[in-house]
Amino acid sequence: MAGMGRQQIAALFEQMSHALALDGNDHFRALAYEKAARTLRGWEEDVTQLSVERLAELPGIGHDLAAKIAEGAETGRIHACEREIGKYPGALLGLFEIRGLGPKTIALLHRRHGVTGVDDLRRLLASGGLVGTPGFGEAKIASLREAIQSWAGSAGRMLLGEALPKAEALLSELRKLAEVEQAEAAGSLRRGVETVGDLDVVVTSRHGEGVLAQAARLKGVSEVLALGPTRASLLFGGLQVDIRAVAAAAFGAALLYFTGSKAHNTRLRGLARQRKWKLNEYGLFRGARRLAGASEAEIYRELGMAFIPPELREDRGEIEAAVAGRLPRLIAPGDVRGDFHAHTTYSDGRADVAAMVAAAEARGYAYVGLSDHSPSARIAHGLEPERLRRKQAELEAARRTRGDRPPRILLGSEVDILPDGRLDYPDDVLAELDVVIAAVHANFKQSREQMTQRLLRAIANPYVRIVAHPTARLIGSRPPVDFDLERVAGAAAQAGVALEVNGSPQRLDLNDSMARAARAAGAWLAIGSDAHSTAQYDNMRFGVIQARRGWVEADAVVNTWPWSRVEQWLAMRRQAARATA
DNA sequence: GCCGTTTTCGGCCCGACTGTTTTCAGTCG
Repeated sequence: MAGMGRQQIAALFEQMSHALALDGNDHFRALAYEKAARTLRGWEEDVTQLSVERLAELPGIGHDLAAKIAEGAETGRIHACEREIGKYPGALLGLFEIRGLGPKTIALLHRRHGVTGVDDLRRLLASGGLVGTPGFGEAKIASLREAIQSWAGSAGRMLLGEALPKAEALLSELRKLAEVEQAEAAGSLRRGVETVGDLDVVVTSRHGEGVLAQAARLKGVSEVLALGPTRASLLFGGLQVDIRAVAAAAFGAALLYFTGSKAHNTRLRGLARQRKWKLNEYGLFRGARRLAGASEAEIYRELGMAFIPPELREDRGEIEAAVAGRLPRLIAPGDVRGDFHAHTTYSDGRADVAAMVAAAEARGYAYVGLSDHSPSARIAHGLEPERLRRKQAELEAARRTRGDRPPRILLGSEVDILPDGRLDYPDDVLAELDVVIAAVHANFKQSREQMTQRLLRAIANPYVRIVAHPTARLIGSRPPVDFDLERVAGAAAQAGVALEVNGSPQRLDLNDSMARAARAAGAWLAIGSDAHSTAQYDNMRFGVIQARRGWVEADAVVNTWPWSRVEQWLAMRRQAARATA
């Protein structure tokens, strides 16, 4: 039997945690499994390849769980977990996903009413069998009905690119309320995590309770899940939103606390405790005296470290770096001077050349690469050489009429990397292009070695300047292809080829940790919007956020460079190719 | 089951909200 993957093991640990919680005797053991599952879900490397010793070094994983992970990775099963989980009917543990149901209630439903899953619970509610059960009043039964409905209709996490505009819409409404002083998003959204489960918002006001009540009545709020003097929990645009109202003096502390990550905050609290201080969502305290709290910056300062940008707060070394004054100077949206990866109506873009150029000019870009697909991409209407020449002529004409007005217009192509690593255009066509972006668009299921060779061969082509969305993943629908990132990034570094951080919300590829690893191997990066319309140039923003999460500095990203440097980079190996030819 | 300049044993976040409770249990984040 095949071994289990990291996410599978995490899911089994979560089930195990629920099973132990139902038992009710060993709360902390249940917590330990939950914590280990969280670690597995968030870990960047493929932990299933690690030795038991290395596994036991991961946070929340000791020798016992390390051995269980190894067992699952090797044999595809973890017997102890299966035994514990097997004590309960298959669907019972699924009830934990329903809002408002926890171990105590589920155990009661099981014991008293023989409920074995959601279907039983639905029947029980329908028949009125719950009435009279201690602890189940009318309101509770009604909220349980609603929770089941919303569980059935929820699809889990939302893409950052989808959630961010919703968050900004809500923030702008909140800021319009007369008694709101400040309103900021916190949580995983503020850290730039690729998908968000819910949205955390912190507001300051002298009348928090009133503000929250107003927030609950805002347009777009479809349901009020909870409403108290300091916290409101709402459904807004399909997103669960938790709003906390705090005093201005605690704004920074609350923002820090609710931005997380949990691991980051735990470390910070540990540092505070070493000094006999206390850090919580209300501030940093020495005894009863508040040392800091109004802003995050002053809390970090009091703790003796530089301000840590939210995207880095994952306990991946940022605290040590901040203490040592060695945080990276992260790339910012304003550093970007151009975009090499945009499509036009020549292939599958929705806007024509003129519109895409005008929109790039409006963004203040110094250069833009209009990079349509190559012939293999049939569905995307890839350009055979004949149409490529027509596009070239149109770009020529545009350059003539525009003269020196930026942006510089580059004839690009997103060229398919064929299964054997050859490119979809012959070299004489590639030689005509200003920028060649190579990308895998089919045959995703090759072995790790095959895929690695495929990418290495593409990188070895002297015309290739960028490898786009290297893993080809689509978040939630297509898993990443498997290849040896270290070797590929190493070869890219040698060849001066940039690996892309694709900003399309469902791609974000390379992702944060892979971008960091690619930089560690010395490769340059290119952040591409992969725009298929003028509006989608905005995807650049999501790419920049992922790069920031990957500790990337501006200078490592080719499209932050001034044109003069870009020009040299584009010509670099082309000249070498010509010389040898 | 994890973890350690509070500890190798005895802790493990705890405050807010809801609902049914008349003083608190369960859930959530």
